[in-house]
Amino acid sequence: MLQNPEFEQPVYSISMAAHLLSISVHTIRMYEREGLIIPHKKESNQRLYSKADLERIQCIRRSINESKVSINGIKRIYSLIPCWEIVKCSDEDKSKCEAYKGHEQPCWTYQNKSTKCEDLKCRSCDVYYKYSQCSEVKDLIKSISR
Amino acid sequence: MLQNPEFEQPVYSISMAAHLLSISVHTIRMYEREGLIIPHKKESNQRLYSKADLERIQCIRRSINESKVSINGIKRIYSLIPCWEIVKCSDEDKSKCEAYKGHEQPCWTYQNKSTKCEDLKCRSCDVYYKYSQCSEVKDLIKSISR
DNA sequence: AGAAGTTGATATTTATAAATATCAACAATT
DNA sequence: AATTGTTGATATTTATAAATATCAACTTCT
Repeated sequence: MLQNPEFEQPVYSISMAAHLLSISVHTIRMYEREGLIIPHKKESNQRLYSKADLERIQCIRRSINESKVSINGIKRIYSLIPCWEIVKCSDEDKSKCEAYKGHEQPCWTYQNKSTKCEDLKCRSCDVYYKYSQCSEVKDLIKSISR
Repeated sequence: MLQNPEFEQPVYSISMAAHLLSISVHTIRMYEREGLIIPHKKESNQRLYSKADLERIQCIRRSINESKVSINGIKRIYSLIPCWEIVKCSDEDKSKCEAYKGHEQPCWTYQNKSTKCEDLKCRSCDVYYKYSQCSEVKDLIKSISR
């Protein structure tokens, strides 16, 4: 699934990421707690961020600070990504999937037990990785229509 | 397009609507200014609201006050409604349509010049009327996939 | 082994979105 | 003709989301 090894490489500590983005460590962790981002973690449980992660965080930041979309609004927009088309869910998968039924949380914030997602790591799933910006969500909806 | 004549009949003045909803007149007009609702207007330019309008406003109110989605977030969610499928736009319509290209405003807030929407009144269009709640937007995206 | 950085959890601050208020001009109702 | 309600535009208030700060326990690095 990964596109560009260097871009995707988790290399920055949380403090370095915060420094590069000119925000506080706490803010980054808040976005994670809210389910907007999924950081890579070392065996010791410490977070690591890639350049792609930094871009995603900046996009979230612009949505909040410039476009005035609240965090809960961003969550709802992410929840509209047609993940079932991207991962090719069967009708049975759909019927068991809380993410498919809901419209408040991004699919990657659910446990996804007993669906085909249960063994996938969301961080490298196209649903999370490729369609993270608001404009891209609409492009995706366009592409699946008909 | 109208479903239930009584439900759709614009009968309440803005002050009556505000009273029935336990909110201020100003709040209703703010939602209109933001492009979330389209009231019926008398020849004298005064607004009139139907029961359907009241339900729509209550839904917006729940999104803001309970779900903590900001007004700009609601606008972006509305902008994701696949209107081009509902009104059956041609490729040419799409290429001329600002609403199709954008992702920040509901389609009914655009002028829609020189598209097939230009002569439609958005207030009675299915895009505006039927898919006004957040959960319904996701249902609609589901229905157009494949 | 000690310094610097990280973790999660909770509390506090601040920036601002949402709601309300005010106004003079105009419309509707009795 | 007078009262009540509406309009649009602007200003003010208030409720709270987003960001920051604090803490003690735990990692990492030299």
